[in-house]
Amino acid sequence: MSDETRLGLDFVRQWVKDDMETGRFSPPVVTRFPPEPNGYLHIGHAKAICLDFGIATEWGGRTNLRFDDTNPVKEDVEYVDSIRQDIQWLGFTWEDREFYASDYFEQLYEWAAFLIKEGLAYVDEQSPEEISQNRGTPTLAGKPSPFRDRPVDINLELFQKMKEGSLPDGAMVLRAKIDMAHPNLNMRDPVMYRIKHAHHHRTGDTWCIYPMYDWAHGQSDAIEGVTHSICTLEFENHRPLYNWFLEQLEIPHPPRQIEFNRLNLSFTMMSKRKLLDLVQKGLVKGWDDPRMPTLTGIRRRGYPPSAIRAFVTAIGVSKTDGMIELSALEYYVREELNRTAPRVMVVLNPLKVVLTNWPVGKVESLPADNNPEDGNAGTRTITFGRELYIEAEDFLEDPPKKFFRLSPGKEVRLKHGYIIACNEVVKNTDGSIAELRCTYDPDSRSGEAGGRKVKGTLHWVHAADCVEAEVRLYSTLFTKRDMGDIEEGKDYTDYLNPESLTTVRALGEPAIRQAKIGLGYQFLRHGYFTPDSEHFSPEVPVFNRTVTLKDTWAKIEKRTEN
RNA sequence: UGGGACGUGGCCAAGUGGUAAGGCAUCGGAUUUUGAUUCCGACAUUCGCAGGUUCAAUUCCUGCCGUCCCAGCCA
Repeated sequence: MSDETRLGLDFVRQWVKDDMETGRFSPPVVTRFPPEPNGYLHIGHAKAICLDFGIATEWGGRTNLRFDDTNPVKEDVEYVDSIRQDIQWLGFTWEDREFYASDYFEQLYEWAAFLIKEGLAYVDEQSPEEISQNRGTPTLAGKPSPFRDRPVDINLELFQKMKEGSLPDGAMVLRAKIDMAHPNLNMRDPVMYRIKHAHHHRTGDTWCIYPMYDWAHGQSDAIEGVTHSICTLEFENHRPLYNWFLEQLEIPHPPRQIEFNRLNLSFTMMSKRKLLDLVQKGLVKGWDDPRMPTLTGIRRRGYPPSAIRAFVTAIGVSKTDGMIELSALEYYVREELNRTAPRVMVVLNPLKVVLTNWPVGKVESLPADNNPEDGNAGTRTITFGRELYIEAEDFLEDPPKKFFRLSPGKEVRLKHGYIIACNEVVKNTDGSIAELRCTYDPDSRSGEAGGRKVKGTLHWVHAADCVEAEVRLYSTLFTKRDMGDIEEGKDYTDYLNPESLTTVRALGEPAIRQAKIGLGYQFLRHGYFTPDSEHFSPEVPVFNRTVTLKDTWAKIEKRTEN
């Protein structure tokens, strides 16, 4: 192979390529995405999904969806439904290849019996505590179980008995007979089966013994003809065991496990356990809370799947355990939405403006382009009149230098409308600003040839027809950049951001009533927003802020403060 | 004091013996009826550190340092 073809491939893709070129495997390339149905998928899983499905597609191969349902006490159908939906939303399909580790329980059982007959597995009657105790430590070899060397026929008999159901949970386990002094703890006679009298969401009460991950995973891969079993770094220590089982069973073209770095994102955490905890403690409103890193949360937040895919491609794959800045994700979300999101004007914090030289009762229609980035997006009509609302932050009585928004005696353009000048500030008795009295320049209508230029352009809404909307503004759920590095004595809830959600009553142009769930809209000069999938209606528009626009002015302001 | 893996700019990440791609971020500047977008430009004499081999090392060798993972009948 030439050097050029090597360039740019991440190491996983490179290894797959090498395997196919050296003939370690013959086509097709088969991968699998193996979620445990015990929680919702998050953006870290999106990286794995893009890799698993992406690589197979690149080789004209296929990817199986296989639920790793070997622990009935933690798993539930609620999760399998959400997982299916999330993968599809991300844009991938497994066609009819939806499998379950539990589909293979019978085969696994037979293979286990085979290993017993080969003298490679035994039934252990030690208590869980004893097993743990006798496993040793990283620096101390383990002690062999007193049951380690019992005869094959007794093992077979006991294993049968484990399966039959007369034994209580924990009474005995089946263990692989490898090496109690192995430096890799996973090789110290790992447990293959445990007794659990639990109802399984698929196999019901057929089984009371369930295979452990290590015993089920590689064999399931083998059964499905998987060539490349791609998983995250923490399974590196399991690879010797993965290979050991395959070898003892003499699987002809054993699948190859490849481990890559999982995604860590700043200001968020991916621990399924903690995500569950957030939901159960009511610290967020559910798995689909727009602040959650779950795919369902992100979807409700308005992140387009194409942006997630672009992001995953951009961050790459390696074996370095690092952390990606949130800003990188947000960049790809903005990039997609900038191209596709219709523009609309919404004032989040209204300040009334009266145009004193505009005739009372006169209303003028103005054309407004829907998306300057998209020539096919067309225009809509908005209305303009005597009373308007602008953003309160766009007016300052005593402006700093380079503030090219509105202030007394200054003028700005109202987007798609006219240039106005501020003449008078009307105040309430408490000194706060009640409204602005301004004049408009009749010769400055938007688009008119020879129009004057002013430095600032503001968004606004017409008081006569604007509609009220609830807008939910989100920021990071946590205040700490590295949520994997929590101080002694603290726990992740100590870093919850009290300002992760603020809700405002906003005023928008009438078009926001027609917003479609699942689509993104740019609220001019604010950011990208999407109708809330649960609460939005044309009568009561509710929007979630997906991401803000980049805000250079805010940056400058912040800099001068410090 | 064991084993496995990883250390390239603030964050990712190519490159793996011939003199440091790219993206995000940051900082300038141009354009702009979104302080957005777009566009130009700047941003590692250096690849965890120290030695060694070589005409030449981020790439090879040795030693050291740092980080992550492993002692579930979880996955």
